[in-house]
Amino acid sequence: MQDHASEKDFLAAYNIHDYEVPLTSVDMAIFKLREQQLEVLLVKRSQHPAKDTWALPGGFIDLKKDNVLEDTAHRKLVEKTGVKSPYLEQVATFGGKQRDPRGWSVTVVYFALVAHEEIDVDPKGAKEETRWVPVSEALSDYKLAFDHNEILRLCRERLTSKVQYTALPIHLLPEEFTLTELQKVFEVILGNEVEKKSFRRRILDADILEESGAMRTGSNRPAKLYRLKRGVENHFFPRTIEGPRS
Amino acid sequence: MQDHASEKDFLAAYNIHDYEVPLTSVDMAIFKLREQQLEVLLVKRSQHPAKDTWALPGGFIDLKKDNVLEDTAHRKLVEKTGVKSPYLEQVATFGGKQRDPRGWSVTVVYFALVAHEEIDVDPKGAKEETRWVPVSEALSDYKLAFDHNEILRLCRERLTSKVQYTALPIHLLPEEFTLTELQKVFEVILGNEVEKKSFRRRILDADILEESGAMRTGSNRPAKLYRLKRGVENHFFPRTIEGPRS
DNA sequence: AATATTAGTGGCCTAATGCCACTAATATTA
DNA sequence: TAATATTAGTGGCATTAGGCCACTAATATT
Repeated sequence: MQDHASEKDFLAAYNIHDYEVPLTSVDMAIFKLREQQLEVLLVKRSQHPAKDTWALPGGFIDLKKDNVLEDTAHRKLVEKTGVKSPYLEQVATFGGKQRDPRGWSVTVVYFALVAHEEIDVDPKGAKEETRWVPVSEALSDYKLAFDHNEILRLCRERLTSKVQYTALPIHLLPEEFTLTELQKVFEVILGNEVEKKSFRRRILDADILEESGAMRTGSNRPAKLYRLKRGVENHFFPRTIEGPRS
Repeated sequence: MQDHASEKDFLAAYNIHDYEVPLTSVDMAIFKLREQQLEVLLVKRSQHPAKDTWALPGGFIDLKKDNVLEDTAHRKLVEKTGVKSPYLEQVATFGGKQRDPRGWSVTVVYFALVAHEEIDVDPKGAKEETRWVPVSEALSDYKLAFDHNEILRLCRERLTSKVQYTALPIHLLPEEFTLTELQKVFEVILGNEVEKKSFRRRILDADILEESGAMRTGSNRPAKLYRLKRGVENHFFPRTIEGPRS
């Protein structure tokens, strides 16, 4: 390409295919909680490369439909789960010469938290075989496509790390939940027990929940139901959860 | 493209230019400290688009030279500053239809911390006009190219946020430094004063520094010089710095 | 020798959390 | 109907990292 006098001329003559560019995609770890286990959604690849192997859901940016990167992630998420208002967070971007046999590739990684109860078991966009797998199992027993094991490991790490000082796990529960239910979620992700009183104080003092008014009943004392206060997306605590002192 | 029997066939027939892909690049905020101010490196663009306007340094991935994304960032950093062992951290990835007039574009953003003393004022790779600008000034007085104001704002935010609970600012100092010097760096980035005793306890108890043996002398009591312990890249404190209680 | 200046410490206060035993409310069971 | 089991929820003291501030220490300068 030669020099151009104005930006207008430059853009008119510009053709992206004159340059070597990497292949850029979006991948995501979609987490949910089921029976006291953290599970992640895997997809069996129906196309080459890595055909027939399990992978994290993802795909290419649709240059027409997607206005910003997050749209791509959101689109994929809805395709796979049908969840309308997920928690979505960008984790990191992986890029390199070796990670995809097609050549230099870049993938922007998101993680999503969805409530088990809000998942559409057969969403519209479902074309490939999918499967929910406990995260530890996905990491130890599955040889995922490309560098997806590494990517998943980082997503899990980011999640556990943020659980130490934020109220993220709320997004793994349906709109209304009891404090004990929330505590259980923290315990599952952290992998250790949490002291009841400390936990309740921590959450309640943060002033991010409101009572829904209803109660959860069972074969014992009923529990208050809470929901996230309007406008509270996420909360950062001044200290990390400390766990048992022993 | 049609169906292929094997991955080998698939790859042989694969051509990235059959698809519409975004333009992918790397941009970075390189921070240093000078005269009690946090400064960022800006580059005057010598090429279209946005020719002659100030921007964060960055560029395209060199599919031949760069093996992974971080290589691109590292290459750019050395080109601009000549610093050999910077602190480099991926911040986020921006992507969208509108941010670059050439079309859908993605940029992976890094921030780097370098010691003022270790900067090569005229590094080999220097081709464009560059300038160190106080960050607040860059954000308020400069209309940077593309969405670089927004990017810089996020980098600054990430930096200040991490200073609350990590020992990051160490990387803005040369190898040996006094505790008071380090405290000053924290104060500059946080924008408020830090209590001396609390600060020293926090840093020293973290067990990440070792005495170099030497002292910094001046017209008053000499101060011990410290350096980062080998193998300590970064440290996370269990609590955030609290600042004045008033 | 006195003074100014910055380095570094002792010791008490505060706040968020850990810990654990207690009370409360419900369904179930005898 | 009363006792029991079970889970919800609280009271209150201990612990720990950090805030606060006054003190001592070591040097160059006056």
